[in-house]
Amino acid sequence: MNTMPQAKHRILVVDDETSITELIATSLRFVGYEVATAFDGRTALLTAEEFKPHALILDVMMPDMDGFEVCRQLRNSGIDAGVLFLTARDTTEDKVAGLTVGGDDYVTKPFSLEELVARVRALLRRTGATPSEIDDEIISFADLKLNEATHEVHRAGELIDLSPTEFTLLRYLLINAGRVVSKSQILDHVWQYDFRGDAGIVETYISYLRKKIDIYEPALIHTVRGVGYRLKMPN
Amino acid sequence: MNTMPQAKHRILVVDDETSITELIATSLRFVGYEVATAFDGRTALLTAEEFKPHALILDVMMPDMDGFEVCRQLRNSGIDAGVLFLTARDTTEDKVAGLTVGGDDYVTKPFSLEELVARVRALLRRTGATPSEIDDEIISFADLKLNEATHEVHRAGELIDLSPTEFTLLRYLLINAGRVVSKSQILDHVWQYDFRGDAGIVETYISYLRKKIDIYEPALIHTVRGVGYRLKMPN
DNA sequence: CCTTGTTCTCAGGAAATCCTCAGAGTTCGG
DNA sequence: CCGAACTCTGAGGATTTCCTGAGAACAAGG
Repeated sequence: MNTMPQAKHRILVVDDETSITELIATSLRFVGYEVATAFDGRTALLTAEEFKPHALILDVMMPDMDGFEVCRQLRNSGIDAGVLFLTARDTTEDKVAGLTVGGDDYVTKPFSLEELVARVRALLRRTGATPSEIDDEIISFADLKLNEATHEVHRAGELIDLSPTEFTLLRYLLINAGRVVSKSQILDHVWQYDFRGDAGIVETYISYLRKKIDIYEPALIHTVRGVGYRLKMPN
Repeated sequence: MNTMPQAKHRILVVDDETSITELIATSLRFVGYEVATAFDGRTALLTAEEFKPHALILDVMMPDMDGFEVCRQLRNSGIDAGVLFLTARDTTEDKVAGLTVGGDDYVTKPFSLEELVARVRALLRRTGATPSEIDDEIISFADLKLNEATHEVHRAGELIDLSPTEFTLLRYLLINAGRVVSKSQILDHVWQYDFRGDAGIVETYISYLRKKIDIYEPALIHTVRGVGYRLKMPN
């Protein structure tokens, strides 16, 4: 992985479904964070006490205490880490409204890992917990620029309009620029974790992307037959 | 073998077909790993307890407990080794979903030993269990370079386009650079273990390779009549 | 409710790859 | 110098993989 030497931020993941905490935890560890997990509000508070996380990922729907309540108690204890809430798709708007005021954010389940990781990075950036300011919000490769903050993509100076999935896919390719990524890797990172289709859809989206960003010369998206895809400059 | 002094990593291989575990185990031992085997989930967990493997190879289809369950229980026991899953070609997509997120990976049966070993190496690299960081993802010999991450091959600075089989064959020759490898060895390592053709195909692929990499001077692929092939520099 | 954009499935066709086969070339022992 | 065994390589058909367009399903916003 080329995920640049990331500052060792500590993140506490709280959800009552262990399959979710596991998924998130391994994914975050993989990109270089230090992770602890908890499965309910009470243990979350206890763990936070000594783990001293820089950010939390909190499910809002938990048996003993909802995520907001956990958050409130945390803040009372003087812990002011940024929080990323996990909400069900049908959570009423007014519940999440007002969340983003303090730099906090929320992601609806089911989510894609790329999306989640990107949000965590953004959160750490906003809450000022990021020491190395080198990693800013623009990822670029050749004459291709992707801005995470504005969600804009430029190629050769031209603004390019991408759908959400196209954007996430491109970001994943950019993060792994040069390296070959397989279709299942792409599926696992870019698509929502509950997606139950075959990897053929990746081909379709690669095709969409090419029609938007590789109409310019030179083509940057290359297929490696039998293996996957990769971003690369011609020689 | 010249396979550079490989760190003595421990690998646990789990499959209910002993012919498979045997095949994999001998192959891994040959390249320098320490291997233990188990034929079902329960014994796998027990063995892992004291063998403390750096990586596991787990069949997903086993009588008592599927590979995912074994993996889950392992993680619960605090053992966080990387896992390489073995799946049948027709394993439903949703079963394999999510495997590649945590650095874990999977290969479909039937596989070629070269492919499997390459994946194990990559897995150990990713999960950070590799002490000597010197071994990166490039294997080279003379002016020939093969990059596993980008799947690129260069000779004399020129990029060379290889098909998957050609790539795997060249990698096998490179790993055994200097030493003679027989056609049946090549067949056993590079082709899928269920391949039922004769060794003549190796000649065909050697021919393909020569036309791509030995159009440069000096020729590196040498035939050792009656024995096999060997990569070598002229004297 | 309608429009628009997005997501996803599917299937035909194109292209790369795989493998077999056979004839030509090469080496070696006698 | 001959024949047998071994090797090389080209041709071509079978198979696999990939690309892309068309359209159904779905969601969001007016």
